[in-house]
Amino acid sequence: MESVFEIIAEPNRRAILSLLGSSQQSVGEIERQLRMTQPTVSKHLRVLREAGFVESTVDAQRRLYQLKPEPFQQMDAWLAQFRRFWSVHIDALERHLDRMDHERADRSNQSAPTKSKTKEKTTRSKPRT
Amino acid sequence: MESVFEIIAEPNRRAILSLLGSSQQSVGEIERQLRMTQPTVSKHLRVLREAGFVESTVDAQRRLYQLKPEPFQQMDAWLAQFRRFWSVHIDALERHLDRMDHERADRSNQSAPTKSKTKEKTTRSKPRT
DNA sequence: TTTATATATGCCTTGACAAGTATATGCTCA
DNA sequence: TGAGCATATACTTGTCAAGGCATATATAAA
Repeated sequence: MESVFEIIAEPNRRAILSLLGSSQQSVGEIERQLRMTQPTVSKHLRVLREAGFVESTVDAQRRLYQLKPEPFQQMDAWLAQFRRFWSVHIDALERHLDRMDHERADRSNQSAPTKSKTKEKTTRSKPRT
Repeated sequence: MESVFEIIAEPNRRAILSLLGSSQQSVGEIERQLRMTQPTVSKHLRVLREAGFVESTVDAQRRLYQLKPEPFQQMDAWLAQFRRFWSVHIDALERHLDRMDHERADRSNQSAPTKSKTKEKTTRSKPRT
């Protein structure tokens, strides 16, 4: 269980991640919303935490879990090598990017100075062989 | 073993996919390049085929395997819900788009997951704060 | 203190799956 | 036809991880 891919292979973990995607949650909240037993939730959270998918902050007796970006970036990077296979959807991707430009970037988490500028119209050459 | 995520959890399968990413290959070619036994390759290919990641065409006694896009799209779609967490990464994505437009000519990827190279260039509008 | 609440962890069982070995199927050519 | 190559499948075994249950730890409240 080292790779990010093995981590997200587990459906319950994906559910937890999706849940945390909307906002941070305590263990108990996850437990109730996903209807899993508390030890199960805690164990999955441990795996996710050790893999860098989430981090927790202490709030009295509770622990609030929230997402961390790095592993997602990793997955995206791996996926990138195959992107040319669904060129049809490049446009969708592009639309997504534009949307991100307009839509906010609510947390300026990472450092990395983003210099950017809207690109406007990709002209792609040929699909695939 | 139903979800695409479980399929790619296996390192050898990811290696096969990466290999097929460069061009279609026969079972024997995969076997030699990845140094796996023939039954192992065949079994993984069966899993990949049944999950829609690859398809095969017959060439005499050989079977040539090549990628199919749908499962990758699925993964990308799932990943999309988390994209706002690494807005920093937009540039890399954009670079990728540009690269696709230019068409590529490089290959040479191994079994190991690709590490994201953070070069810089690109121009795209900056996220507002 | 004691009790209640929230979360983590340890042990155990069970099931899934990957790989090895052997064998079957299928195609080509002499 | 048979021999040889290419690929698929069957069967077995070992490993590992997910979940259940019990319990430990930690904080809060009474």
